[in-house]
Amino acid sequence: MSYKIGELSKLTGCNIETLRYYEREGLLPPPPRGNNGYRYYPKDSVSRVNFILHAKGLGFSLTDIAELLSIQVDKHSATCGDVKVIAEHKLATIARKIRELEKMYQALEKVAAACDGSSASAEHCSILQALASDETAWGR
Amino acid sequence: MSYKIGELSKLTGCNIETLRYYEREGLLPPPPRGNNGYRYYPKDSVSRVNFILHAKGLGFSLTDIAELLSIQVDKHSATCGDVKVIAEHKLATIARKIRELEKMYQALEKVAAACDGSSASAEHCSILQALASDETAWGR
DNA sequence: CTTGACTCTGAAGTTAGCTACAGGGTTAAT
DNA sequence: ATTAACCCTGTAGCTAACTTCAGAGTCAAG
Repeated sequence: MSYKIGELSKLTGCNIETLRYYEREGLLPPPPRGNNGYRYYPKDSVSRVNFILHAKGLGFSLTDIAELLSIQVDKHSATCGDVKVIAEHKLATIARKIRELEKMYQALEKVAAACDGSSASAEHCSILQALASDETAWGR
Repeated sequence: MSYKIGELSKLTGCNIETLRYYEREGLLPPPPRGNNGYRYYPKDSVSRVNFILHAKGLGFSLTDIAELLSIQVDKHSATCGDVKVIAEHKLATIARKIRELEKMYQALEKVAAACDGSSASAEHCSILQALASDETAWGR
């Protein structure tokens, strides 16, 4: 079984034109074509497209995403060391993003808390001030 | 003390033109001007700019960021409820991003591990396959 | 007091990432 | 066998987020 482009589009929420664009950009492997010239996508294309969409929302560029998707280890790979270098670099990037989001989360939580119950609070508070009161704040 | 635009640019790594652009777009409040017309930024502009740059790297649009920065609680605010609604919505977005990054991290860790020591491993592994073996994977 | 590095505004140009045609063939249900 | 809903390619257009440029004023070291 396989999906036509419109089906893949509906399953992923990704526009048809965008799917063809991703193929041109090398993010989606060119799927097999029928005699009619139609693209027939294997089922696992759904996860691949979803991965692309999620990664985009996390601030990765299409180039980054192509690199993430290119990371593969198999028994025939002669470039195991290279793969490991790339993977570890990406791991560090992801870890940094997680830490930054956690800082943002805590700061925003603090702002929201200032809003709670005690609206009599005389505190003036913004996400930036909440971050500033943290020794791990952004910038100086 | 205050910074001229070139100093702020160097301290943050943000291009001068981009700083003026952020001002036009309402992300940076218009700083006080000297008699010469120069912008003189207060010291805390550095954290504000850094916040913008970091948030951008985490997949927030400039519009999102403006909204994040607009979230403020103070004793004179008549819109405490509104602030709370926006803040909680952003908190949910951030929490979702953290979860997605953690999934990506674990999947990529798995790929990197397949590379370790036992290069005799017959496993073929990519970040997508590592995600697929997880019940919380992206897509189906 | 000049010269090189800085700043200003306003407008035009660029890049990434889509998105929308135009013009034509295919499929499937009535 | 018609017709609405698909699919194809190629090209052009769009938005967000910068970036560059032209033309002119300002500052600071020697």
